[in-house]
Amino acid sequence: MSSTADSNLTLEEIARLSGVSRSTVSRVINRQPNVSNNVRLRVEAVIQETGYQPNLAAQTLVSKRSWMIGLVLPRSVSSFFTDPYFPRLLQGIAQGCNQHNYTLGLFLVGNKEDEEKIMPRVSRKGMLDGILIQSGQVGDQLIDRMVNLDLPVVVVGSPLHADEISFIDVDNVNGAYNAVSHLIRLGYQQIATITGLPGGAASADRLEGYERALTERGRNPDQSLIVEGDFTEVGGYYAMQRLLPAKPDAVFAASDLMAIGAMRAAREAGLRIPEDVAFVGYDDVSVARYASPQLTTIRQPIAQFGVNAVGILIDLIENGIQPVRRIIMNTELVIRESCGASRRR
Amino acid sequence: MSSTADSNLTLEEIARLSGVSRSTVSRVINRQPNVSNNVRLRVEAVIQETGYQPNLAAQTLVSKRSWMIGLVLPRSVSSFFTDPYFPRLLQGIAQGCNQHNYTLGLFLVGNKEDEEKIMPRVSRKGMLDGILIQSGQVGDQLIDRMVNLDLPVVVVGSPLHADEISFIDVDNVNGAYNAVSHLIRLGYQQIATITGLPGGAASADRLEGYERALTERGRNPDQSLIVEGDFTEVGGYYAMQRLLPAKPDAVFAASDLMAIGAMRAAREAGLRIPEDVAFVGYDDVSVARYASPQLTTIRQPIAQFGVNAVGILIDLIENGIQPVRRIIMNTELVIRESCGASRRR
DNA sequence: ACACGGATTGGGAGCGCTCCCAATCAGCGC
DNA sequence: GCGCTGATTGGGAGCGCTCCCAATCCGTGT
Repeated sequence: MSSTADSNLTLEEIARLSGVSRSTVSRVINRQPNVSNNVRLRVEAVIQETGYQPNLAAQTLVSKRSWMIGLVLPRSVSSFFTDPYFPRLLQGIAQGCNQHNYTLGLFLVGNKEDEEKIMPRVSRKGMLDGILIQSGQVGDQLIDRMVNLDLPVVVVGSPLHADEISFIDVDNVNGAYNAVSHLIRLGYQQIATITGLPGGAASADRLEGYERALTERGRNPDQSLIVEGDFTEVGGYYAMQRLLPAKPDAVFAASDLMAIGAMRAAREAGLRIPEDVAFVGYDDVSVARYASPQLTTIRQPIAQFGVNAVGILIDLIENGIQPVRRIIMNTELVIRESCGASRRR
Repeated sequence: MSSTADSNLTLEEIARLSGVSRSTVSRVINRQPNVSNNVRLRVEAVIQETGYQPNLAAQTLVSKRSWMIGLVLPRSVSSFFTDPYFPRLLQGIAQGCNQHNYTLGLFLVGNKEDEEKIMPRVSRKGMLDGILIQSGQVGDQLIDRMVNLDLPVVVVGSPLHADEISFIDVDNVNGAYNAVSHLIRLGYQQIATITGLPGGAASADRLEGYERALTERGRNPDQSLIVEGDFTEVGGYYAMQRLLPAKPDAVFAASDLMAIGAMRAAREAGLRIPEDVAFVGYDDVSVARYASPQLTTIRQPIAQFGVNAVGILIDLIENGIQPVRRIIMNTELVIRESCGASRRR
């Protein structure tokens, strides 16, 4: 019958109401041992009745723990507004926070000034217990600045710089490798790729996977079959137009959105999919399943990725300094229509 | 030359270093008057040198202000993962927070258990100064629970229930009215609509705008021309399939994503756009411009919407109790290709 | 009945800050 | 030169909690 969180309850007040001392109430709340059973029950009843919750600021002040972690999205993560990847990631991270009873602070860096406003806020004592930072582009100094903050940090996606940082990533090289290998197995000869925004770890890794799959089969990656995209639908569209003269019979795009844009360009050029040109995407965002033809793609466990990122960070926070953690999650090839597998089998 | 935020600086320490008292340093930091100029400069120099920042928890404990606001996304906001609206909104909100030097806490409610975990976290004393909550579906009790928390609350989107709540919304009725009026002016006769997820304020308002535009011109909204969607691309696709038998010559979809899905269905049915059937969407998310044909739509100032929402909330926080604030922002008709305006003119 | 040990309990100190009030200072007019 | 005023400055108290240590309690063995 918790009456709606009454005015100014304090530990002392609860102690008075249950006829014990401040210390004892504190012990009950923090589930410490050495409290006799009937005292514990009495105090818990009062807490229940009053709807008392300890003041967070007071707890943080003395314990030096805020039970809050920050998610930093650097300015160079420009695809935040277009890529369905981020909402999913956010979901996973929020879920992880809920599981562990932490609060999530969101630090979205829009421009250089934001960066200067956010840094002091993030580093403020009594604010955060740890930081999750999304890996950005080469040249973005933000990760390095965050790492020097003497707070636990986990990078989401491969860090491009320092080696001493914990991170979690999906196996981009292997994912791309599997996508391209699949196309090779299906007999395609002119396999092109549309890369992600250059300068990002994911882009580089997926390109590497593409190249490795080809060279391992004794093929030489042909530069005219490699064009730059930017992870967006439009980027994929224009990239495909540039690719058309090279007459690829299959395209591996480093994101689903780009694959969809590329398919649009191909269709406009009068090509049939997958008969004239096959496509494989990357991410398995929801539109992949509803594209026409349905998009063959590499599924990333994005939400789980977020949950795990939080898990690692909290482990770092609660169990102190330990070896740098590096977690690589696996991907999965999802075969649908756009690669032409059903026809070629 | 701020050496990287040294170990355990406190007010007292800064006072010692600059040869004044704790109180004086506090005055300098909080820009209070009655500090002589040279003392102020001396203290500021020390702060600069040491990179001192006041402990947030300590400030919060005594001042009862955390400079943090929470954004709550109720469980019933299921389109969070598919609708590009949310990243933009988040951007605006984050920007507003940066402007005012507030921190943004994100509370993403995934399921019923999340709700129970989040409520106590949000209501915790010493945690938040105010709450921004996204309007959800009819029957979602979360807004009411938040409002009873004796924290300032601003609802983003119309609240479906109580009248005593401040909110900010875009003028959905008028936006839809303008979209449909535009189609009427172009001479279309069978104007259909695909609604948003039923039970949401935005869905209801846009439907109202549709109906009002028709009735004002003496037309009777025909129930067979009104089908339910769910704000998603796929939802629009299926809705259009159900609409096809009624042979609409124009369709107003309550979101761009649904419009795009609906166009896909129309194309698959062999219809030309806009010759056989015209489309108008809602939102003006980035894909609208890149759809083919380019989508005529109602532009919502989403990011600005977020900025304003934060502005109102902080005004409420800092300037105490004042009349309930109700802000309605205007929309703008963006004419592109899918409505056939250029052909019909 | 009494000493003894461990289990419980209470209260003081202190986390780092703001606020209040009293103390000190400077500048002015006479 | 002295009192007066207003501008500066310093220090105590206290925000609500945790942690530590000392005090008290209880059950046991003898």
